[in-house]
Amino acid sequence: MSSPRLYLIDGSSYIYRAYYAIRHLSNSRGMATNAVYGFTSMLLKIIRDEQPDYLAVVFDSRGPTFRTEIYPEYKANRAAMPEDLVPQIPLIKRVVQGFRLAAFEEPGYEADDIIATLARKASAEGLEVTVVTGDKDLMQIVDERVSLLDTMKDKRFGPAEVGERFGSPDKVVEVQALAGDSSDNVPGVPGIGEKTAKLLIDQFGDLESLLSRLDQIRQPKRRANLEQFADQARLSRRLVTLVDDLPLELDREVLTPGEPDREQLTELFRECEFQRLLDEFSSDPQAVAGSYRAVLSEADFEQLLQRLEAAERFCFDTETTGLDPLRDELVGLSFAVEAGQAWYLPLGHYYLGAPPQLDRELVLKRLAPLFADPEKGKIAQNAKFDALVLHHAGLTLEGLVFDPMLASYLARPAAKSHGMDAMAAELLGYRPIKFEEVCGKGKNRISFAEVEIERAVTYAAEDANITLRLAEILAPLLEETGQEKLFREVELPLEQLLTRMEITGVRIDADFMAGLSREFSDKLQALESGIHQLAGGPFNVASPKQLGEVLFERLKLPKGKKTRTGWSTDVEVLNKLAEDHEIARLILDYRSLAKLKGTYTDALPKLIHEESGRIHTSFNQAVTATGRLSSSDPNLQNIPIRSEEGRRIREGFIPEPGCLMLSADYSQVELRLLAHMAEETTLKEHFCSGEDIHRRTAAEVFGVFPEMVSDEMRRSAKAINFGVIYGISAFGLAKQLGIGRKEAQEYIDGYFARYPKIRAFMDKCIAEAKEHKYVTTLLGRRCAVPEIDSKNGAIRGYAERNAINYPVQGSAADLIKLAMLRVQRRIDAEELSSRMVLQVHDELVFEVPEGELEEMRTLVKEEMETALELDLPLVVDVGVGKNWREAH
DNA sequence: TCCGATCCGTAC
DNA sequence: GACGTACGGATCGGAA
Repeated sequence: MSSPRLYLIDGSSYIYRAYYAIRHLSNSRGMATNAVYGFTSMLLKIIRDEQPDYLAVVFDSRGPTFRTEIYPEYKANRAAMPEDLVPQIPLIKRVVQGFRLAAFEEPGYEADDIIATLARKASAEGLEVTVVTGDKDLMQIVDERVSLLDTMKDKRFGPAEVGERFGSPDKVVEVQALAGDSSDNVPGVPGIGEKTAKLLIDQFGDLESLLSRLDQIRQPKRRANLEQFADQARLSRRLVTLVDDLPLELDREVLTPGEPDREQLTELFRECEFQRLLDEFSSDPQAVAGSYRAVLSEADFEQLLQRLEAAERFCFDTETTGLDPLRDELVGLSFAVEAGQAWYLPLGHYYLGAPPQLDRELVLKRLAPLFADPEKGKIAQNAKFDALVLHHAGLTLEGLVFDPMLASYLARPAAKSHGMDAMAAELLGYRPIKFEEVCGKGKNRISFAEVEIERAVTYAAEDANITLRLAEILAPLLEETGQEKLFREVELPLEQLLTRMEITGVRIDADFMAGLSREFSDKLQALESGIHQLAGGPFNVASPKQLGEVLFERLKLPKGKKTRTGWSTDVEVLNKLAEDHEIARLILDYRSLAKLKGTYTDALPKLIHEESGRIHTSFNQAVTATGRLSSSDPNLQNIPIRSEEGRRIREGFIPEPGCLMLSADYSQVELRLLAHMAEETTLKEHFCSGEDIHRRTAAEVFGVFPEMVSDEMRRSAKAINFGVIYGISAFGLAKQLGIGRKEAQEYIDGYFARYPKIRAFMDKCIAEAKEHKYVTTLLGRRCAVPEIDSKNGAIRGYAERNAINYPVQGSAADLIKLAMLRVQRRIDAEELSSRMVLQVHDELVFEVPEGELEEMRTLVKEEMETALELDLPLVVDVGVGKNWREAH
């Protein structure tokens, strides 16, 4: 039988190795976790691969050691521990604790001394010792029973391997005494490296013998050095010699790995958001799960109603036949009042052998007053979806008090997803049943209505339960991050307003769109045949690949920039080619018309709702990095306006008969916010005076009177003004303006000379990002900038530009959200029937009955302009017309 | 047949 | 590589 095996892990050495091996890893709050993760993985690998009988992790102690006492320069060349590693050390110690492993640390000594002591004792007791380290200093303790293991290089060092390098393990210190160790700042003897040292020790046996027989050294220079630095060599020997007689017990019970403390590990891994590790070591998945029951009988339903009526608030979730809440049908509802208990109320399951379900109309009628009661708090994940489903089922949702998705969006801006599954994994360490596991995927996908009720309960009731638990975890996070007010006063009410807007939708003139499509179609055909003719044969113009082949191979036109897979055919390249080549001009026209037709005039009419006759976009409130909304299905925030052809599409956005479209947009909102936030007096004054801001900027940058500013100068100034908001570079500006980089740099320098506070503001933003890994907006919203410390210059540059852009763009998002709420409140208070239909970042669009026009004009302008009080005026331009184009 | 990657282009 | 934020259509190639 082989001897029991003891593994001694050089914790300190592995912490550094883990830190550098895994460069980027942090949790959603921006806390660095790379070393923790790397260390844990390494630890688990050793435990699994080696299955030690005994194990200990050994750490360096903080503060001075006896070595620094005898030689203050010892390790003095070491750089300080990286800033983001420092806070990971206590976490790593918690990992060791959590796995119930022995840990050693000894004031005044290094990990190596402890290892040497333990190894010697263990070896004496007949244990087989493996020292897990990447450090060669430990080679001196190798013997027949003690070896080193470098898991990262997967290399083991026994007496043979050490002998090869140093002669034998007991010669290691002799060699190092002469050669020194640059990484520990051990001096050794000048002019003698490891090779020479080994030769000398081979010859003389040890340091003292060598020093006593220096006359036998032939090389005068070497002899002189050895004479002169003899004491330094002796000192070096003391420094590298490990202490192996510390007063430590070798207690086999302590060294036996225990059962992991799952609770402690769960807490730790949750904090670090290590999903894989959580899955493996979380304390008890059952603790998250709960008892779920189906509501199938009258009695069950009455009981549920009683609980809901008695509760101050409840959590609910809807199940439907699909993801289109205004078209798909309600299949069931789940509820949770307290964590760990949930009900599923099936209403529309439809499969062979389905049990009778409660009468849908009756049930909904009983539930309606609860959902509509603003005093009865409701919690729901992505509540807008459920509110729309309820609306479609004839119910109104009021009294929304919490939405984990929105809370997470604010409190954990760095999180990859604010979806329920991801949050459950990261915040609860729990993996809920996936929708796919219930309904299948691909062609096997069935509707939720076809899912057996028994199975549906486990999925649906779980969702309500998890949502409630997430709310409990996220609510304090909102407080901690100072965003509770933003959540309660802005995001949550906004979600209800967005629900209203989505329900309202916007009217589209389908015939008009069809007419445009026809017109575009004809032009496209003509363009296509022209292009084919010039190309000398047919090909798919819409295929960048084929187009590239035609332009650059068949026609041998000059190539521009590259894409990852070939030569670019984008608008910039084509514009250049268009100077000399008709085909490029045709392609440009083709491209823009194909875009308009495919993306807008063909696509939009298809999305008209059968009943309302309108388009109901989806406003997403938790996707952007800055707090802006986004719009999808369809995206109504990128309807063309810049080109004449494109603008015509807006003529198809029309009001109901008797109404007009009213559009109100903030003028220069981001630049104004920048001036305010940077407290840039000059820029603020320019806005206060009400003059043309780009003209004024041009006057400043080019040093002329405003009336002397040429169109060219104004155009440049405009580009700079925009560039500043985006974190400009000379390269970018040069490209934008088609000028030299040097000239662009001069413009930028001129700009910052005239507006010095802007520069200071940018620096402040980057500093804030570096300190917190996020930046903040006027309302205290946090925007994550996780890669601000990246070692990769390009990535870091990107993060720095974000750090500048986010506060400005995010504050603009804050502002218009406030404005939306204020305007809607006024509309409601004045009992107007005007309806807010669209938000496009700095613009609000309303459908206004003719009789309310004048009131709305002033109301909207007033509320928008006073939504925030800044050091400079906010200006809103209001337009009205019989379609969106005219209103603009 | 579906899905994802790629390229391109629309908005603010 | 190089000026921020989104969404989506068409193509294309690989997987089911």
